[in-house]
Amino acid sequence: MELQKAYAPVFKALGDETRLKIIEMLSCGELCACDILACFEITQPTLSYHMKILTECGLVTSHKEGSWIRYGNNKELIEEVKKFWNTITTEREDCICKDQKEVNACE
Amino acid sequence: MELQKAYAPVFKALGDETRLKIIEMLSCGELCACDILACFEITQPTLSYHMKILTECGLVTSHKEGSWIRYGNNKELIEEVKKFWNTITTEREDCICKDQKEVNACE
DNA sequence: TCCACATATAGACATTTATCTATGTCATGA
DNA sequence: TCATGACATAGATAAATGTCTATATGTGGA
Repeated sequence: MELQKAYAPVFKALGDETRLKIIEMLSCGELCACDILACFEITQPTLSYHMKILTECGLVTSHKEGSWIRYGNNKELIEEVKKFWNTITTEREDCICKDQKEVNACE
Repeated sequence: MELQKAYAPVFKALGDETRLKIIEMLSCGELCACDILACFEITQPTLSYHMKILTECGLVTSHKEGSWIRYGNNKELIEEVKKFWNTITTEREDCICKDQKEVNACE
């Protein structure tokens, strides 16, 4: 399972100002790369690199539409991130810290 | 303002499995470094490095208590992260994408 | 068929990250 | 006062990151 291991790449993808802005832009609906590019002062390959990171971690989906590629947010994962953040920031009986306190057998 | 710029370092700090686990452990209450260290297979200086990243981005607080340092989660920032995530993943009238669509004057 | 456009890939490069070992600092207790 | 324990800092290093330029790929239209 190891939820932390699964979500670390998602948070890592979000750890960049440009990518946070892209997620915000896509909240209003799908956009193609050229629409997104127009909002930043980066080159097209650099944007392509950022889109790859966002799609590979699952936060953003893409599908071809003619010669354009439409990007959109993955609302399921966005919701899961919310739940995960709630989970790890709330005191729980099965928190990994309990292992350590009792039998020193964490991780 | 530039909220994305302000929050990027917070998400970057969370983009690491070890640090996600530390946040989870601290959800149950304050711990000193040695308690945390016992849960991981890393050296003490490596943990110190991770704690520095977590405290510098504001997610974790620390205060001395004798020769120990007690670390705890910053619940205000944790709540703000939640709100920020909600904000950027919800369609809004003042989304940065609107600028682009109308006057191509975004950031 | 050929050109223009949208996007991806390759390669280079400077910077940052995560980890270690060795050592420093500071508080506590004998 | 001196040793010990808790934590931080310094320095080294391999790997990852973010950016660029140059080039490739694929689609649509004249």
